[in-house]
Amino acid sequence: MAEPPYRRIAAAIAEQIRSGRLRPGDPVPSTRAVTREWNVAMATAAKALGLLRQQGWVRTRPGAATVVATPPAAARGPEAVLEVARIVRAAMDIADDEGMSALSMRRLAADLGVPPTSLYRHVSGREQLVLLMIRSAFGARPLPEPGPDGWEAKLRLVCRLQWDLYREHPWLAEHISLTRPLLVPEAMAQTEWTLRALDGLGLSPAELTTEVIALSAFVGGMALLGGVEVKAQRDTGLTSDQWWVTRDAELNTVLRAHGFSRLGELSEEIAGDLDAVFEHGLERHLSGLRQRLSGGGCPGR
Amino acid sequence: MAEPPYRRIAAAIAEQIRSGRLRPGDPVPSTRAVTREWNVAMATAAKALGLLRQQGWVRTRPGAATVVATPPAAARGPEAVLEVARIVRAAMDIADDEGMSALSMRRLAADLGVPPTSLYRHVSGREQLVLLMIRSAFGARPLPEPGPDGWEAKLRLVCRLQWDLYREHPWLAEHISLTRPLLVPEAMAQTEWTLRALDGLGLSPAELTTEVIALSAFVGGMALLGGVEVKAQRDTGLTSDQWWVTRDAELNTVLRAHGFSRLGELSEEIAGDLDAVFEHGLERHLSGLRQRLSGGGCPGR
DNA sequence: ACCTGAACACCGTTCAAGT
DNA sequence: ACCTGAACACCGTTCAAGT
Repeated sequence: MAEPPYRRIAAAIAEQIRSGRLRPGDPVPSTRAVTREWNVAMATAAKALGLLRQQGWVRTRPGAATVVATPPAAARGPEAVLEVARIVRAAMDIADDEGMSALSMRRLAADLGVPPTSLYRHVSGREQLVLLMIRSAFGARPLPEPGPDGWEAKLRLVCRLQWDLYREHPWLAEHISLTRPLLVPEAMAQTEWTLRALDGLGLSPAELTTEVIALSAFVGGMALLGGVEVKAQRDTGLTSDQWWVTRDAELNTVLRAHGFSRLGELSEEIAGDLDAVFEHGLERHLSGLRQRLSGGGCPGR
Repeated sequence: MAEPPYRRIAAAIAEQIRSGRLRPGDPVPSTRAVTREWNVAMATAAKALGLLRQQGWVRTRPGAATVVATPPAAARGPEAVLEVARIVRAAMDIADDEGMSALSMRRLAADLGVPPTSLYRHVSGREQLVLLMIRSAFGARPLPEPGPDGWEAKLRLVCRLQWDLYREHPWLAEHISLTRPLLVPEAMAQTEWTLRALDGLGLSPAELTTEVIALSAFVGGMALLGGVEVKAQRDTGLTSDQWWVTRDAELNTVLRAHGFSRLGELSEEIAGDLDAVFEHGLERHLSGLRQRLSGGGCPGR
């Protein structure tokens, strides 16, 4: 946890290379630049760059700036990168189809036709694997630049994209909470995009924070509800129609047993169509924000 | 899944007894009443009541109405009920303190000082145990009758109660999605209460459904976000202060590495105070609903 | 009748022994 | 140097053998 500063700096630069923000041949920050940018001593900066060279991320040429090494060296062999991508893809296939509980390291290895122990050469353990799955899910759908005009269209776009993502990967909503958000830069990138969408509207940092958190809580909560049905249907192994029929019968039993009369009057259609509820809730949030921006001359509070 | 009707009816009545809605000595529905209420044949009704007698829930007295048996018989010995309650309480203690992943049947048995296999005498398996934990959590905080005046006060009350519940049991939000909502009558009771709060406001079933789902998605989503921090702090084993310091350092590293300038400006205070965000989002939902009820004379949409 | 030890079929992960 | 078989310390759950 308490990583020394030089390691943190090296890791940050390595991440820039990995993510493609720094490409082979590009100059990496000089020791002087690092001292300025990270507010550290010269020795720390030198140590950080030394570590990067040692790890093969950068190449030092005498009398010239240190540059990013060519891919093979940087990636420790291209097939290694391919391997981990293959592993993550296979893991996501299992989780998407059969649920996260079906995803064991041994099962995954079997699917890939390798001994279980081989996985640990590419991935540090199950936890990191899940993290990579989450990153891959969020990374698969980059947001457009500059995106549609107006903050409303932008917010609608990013929320719907996340909603899609959650529906595509029913495990995502519950497992995002297993990781610290910091570890998922791909998800942070979406938050950053959202914040940019709200630039220049005169919201204070506190207001911005509140709005963004509340909105993402709504999207995540809807995804949580959506996950229940997917899993229930999968576990019972029934077709959607069969499932709704037996569900109906059970529902009536429970409602009668407890005297829940109001629940019985709920609209099954709407409850089954979470997409519609999602859209409605999204518009509710947007119109709330719109009002706030327009000075909020509405009745109540 | 496809339980025969007589079993469903018996289970429903047994549940009424277990929940206290039918008390010892109370008459249970006659076979005739059952045929009417459940719309089944006489034979089915008789079979259901026969099963209840066989299971010790009810006592038949010659020439008198069938009544609920006295507790010892109904509960299969009072210490049996106590046992399962003790098991569930011990399980919740583990999950609350150390997280759901620390809760294994073997660990739980060890805490209780019994062999692991003994647990299976009181609980059908881990899945049912978790279900009982969820039911117990929701059941522990009954809503007041008739509750405060006005739908807004009522909605505020039930949402805050659930928010409290989720904060008290960090595992609750993620695991509620593991179960089908039908299996948690205690949670349904809260939804029923919420629906009663919105009685007579002229909302259509579809509108009601949408409002209630969207609101509970928000509460659940907030809980999901809240769970991250609890777990992150627990896993690192740091005090809250230490955690925020190292978190800050890591945050800056990630933000710099990816160039997330907007995220850096977010208000840490607000992000750390989810309660405030919760209150704000709740009011946002309530004012949206208020507007809708008043005919919605506001700008936009 | 009630309880539970031993066993089964799984896990995630490590590490020394292989190539 | 790279790979992996065997092993370890766990799981949840079953069931026959005990009392």
